[in-house]
Amino acid sequence: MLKLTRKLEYALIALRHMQAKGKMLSTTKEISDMYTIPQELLAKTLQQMARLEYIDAVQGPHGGYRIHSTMLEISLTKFIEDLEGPMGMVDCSVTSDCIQLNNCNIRQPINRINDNIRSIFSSINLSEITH
Amino acid sequence: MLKLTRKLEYALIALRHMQAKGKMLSTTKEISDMYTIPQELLAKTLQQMARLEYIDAVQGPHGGYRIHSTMLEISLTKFIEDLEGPMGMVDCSVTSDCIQLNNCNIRQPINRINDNIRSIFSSINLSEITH
DNA sequence: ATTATACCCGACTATAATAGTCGCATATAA
DNA sequence: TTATATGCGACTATTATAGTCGGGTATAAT
Repeated sequence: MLKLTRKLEYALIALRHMQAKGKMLSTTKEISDMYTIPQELLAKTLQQMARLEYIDAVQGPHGGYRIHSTMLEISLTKFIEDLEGPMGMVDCSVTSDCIQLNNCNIRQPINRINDNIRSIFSSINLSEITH
Repeated sequence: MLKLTRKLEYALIALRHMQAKGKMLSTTKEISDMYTIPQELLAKTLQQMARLEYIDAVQGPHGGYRIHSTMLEISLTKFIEDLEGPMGMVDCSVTSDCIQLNNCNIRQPINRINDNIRSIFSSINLSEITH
């Protein structure tokens, strides 16, 4: 309940690490060693972030990743949903193939809470985590 | 990410149903039929809520459950944690056997967000969902 | 050119959490 | 004494997350 996935944890740790290094490059190995993260898993996450243009990738020896400067102003909501897909406290706020729906008696109150949380996450900037 | 478990969903649906019925009794079957919830699963959840004294149980034929009046003022945080155990965005806010800990560079910012969410959930009253 | 390093990518397996089932027991009204 | 309802623990199934593996491509340095 309410827990970040490891992927998100690793992504945030990596971003913060890169943030601290400015324009310098960081390799997957460097980060996975430093924070004891399974290298292959971190690699996939970094690749995904590169595809999403949160970070820039430089290939070849002496290559690595660096944080993409303009990503700092992105909201936590967008970041989480970019990496993990839509979030919502209940599925009906995401899809709508629930057998309940009309019968459901908690949809409205839950959706109100959901909106509350979303607005918190939306007001938090990724840079507030990466510093 | 950020999703209620079915158990919590079922619990809230049941509570709201009982709330609407005031002092009248509701049976597991009645609720599971009405909202298409697996009966045995709902039964376990209702039993748990009875143990926790969110609801009163009346055994025997014509028995059932009714909402325990004083539970209305309980916070969503307490309710969720009573049913599902401690919540926290990261494990280190709950246990502390993380291989990182000292090395971890996102603990503080994440814990700040965590506190934010907790305080939202704490300010929401169970009665706001059950009406 | 060749080699070593580092990113790229999809498919696979393992693990853990959640969801759901089953069998049997107890309470009690009719 | 029977039917109905809760009480409870152990079991299985399903799904989501976590992690692994075996390939590939780009490129700097020798």
